[in-house]
Amino acid sequence: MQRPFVHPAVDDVSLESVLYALADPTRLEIVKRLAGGAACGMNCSMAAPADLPKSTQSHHFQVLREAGLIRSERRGTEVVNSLRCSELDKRFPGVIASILKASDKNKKK
Amino acid sequence: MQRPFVHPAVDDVSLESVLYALADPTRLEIVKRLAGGAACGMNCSMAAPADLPKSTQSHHFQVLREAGLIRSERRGTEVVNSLRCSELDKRFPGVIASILKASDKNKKK
DNA sequence: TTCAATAGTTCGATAATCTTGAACTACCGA
DNA sequence: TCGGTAGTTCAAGATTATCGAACTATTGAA
Repeated sequence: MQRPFVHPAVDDVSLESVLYALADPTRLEIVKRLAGGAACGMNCSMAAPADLPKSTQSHHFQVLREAGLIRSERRGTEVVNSLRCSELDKRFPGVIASILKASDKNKKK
Repeated sequence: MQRPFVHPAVDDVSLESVLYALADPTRLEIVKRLAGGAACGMNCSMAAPADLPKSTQSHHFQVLREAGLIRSERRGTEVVNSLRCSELDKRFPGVIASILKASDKNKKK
């Protein structure tokens, strides 16, 4: 048996850690994909930019998990990740939603 | 004459850079204070945590400026900083407002 | 005009953090 | 039990942050 994932309680999630997690282009992209579709594993074509090394992906998912943004569950050999949308929206109303909406028009720079 | 400040056009501001700038506790605090009161200089008691070294403060204001969050203007010997609220809200509707609101209930960690 | 004080910037070195290849663990199916 | 797949951990090199010290600009007074 593998070590289980640790998820912070929603009340222990800090705004800074959420913003920090979302400030990285790769992690923002992951969150956008998770928000669009259903939960999916790390290697799922929808989850993360494909050309990124596994260890880097693993690290980014860990940051997202520890920031309280995603929930990870083992399903056999893979890990299924899902966005903790509704919990987060209760704690920080509108924050995730407005960021996700804004991330669409974020073409320049 | 001192080198003038460079501010990005609002359309060149990226969501990542905004989130990155706000992910730091010191910078979030600065933005909160600027949002609360009027524009003020770096050494203004309202602007930044007082115990922080000048060079570090200067760095944080630079990050905020380059991220497009604040506008800085020289007034004689001091620099007056102000939040680019309305511009940013046009580009990323609700993002700054919801973050500022959320930052109040952000007690735990 | 000269001088001291104030406000902030720049530089450089140390400290902390991120990225990634390599090795490893866990689980599934044949 | 063996091979393949999915993901984690470790360690080292590359980035980035922090902060003291030296510097620049501006103001106000003598």
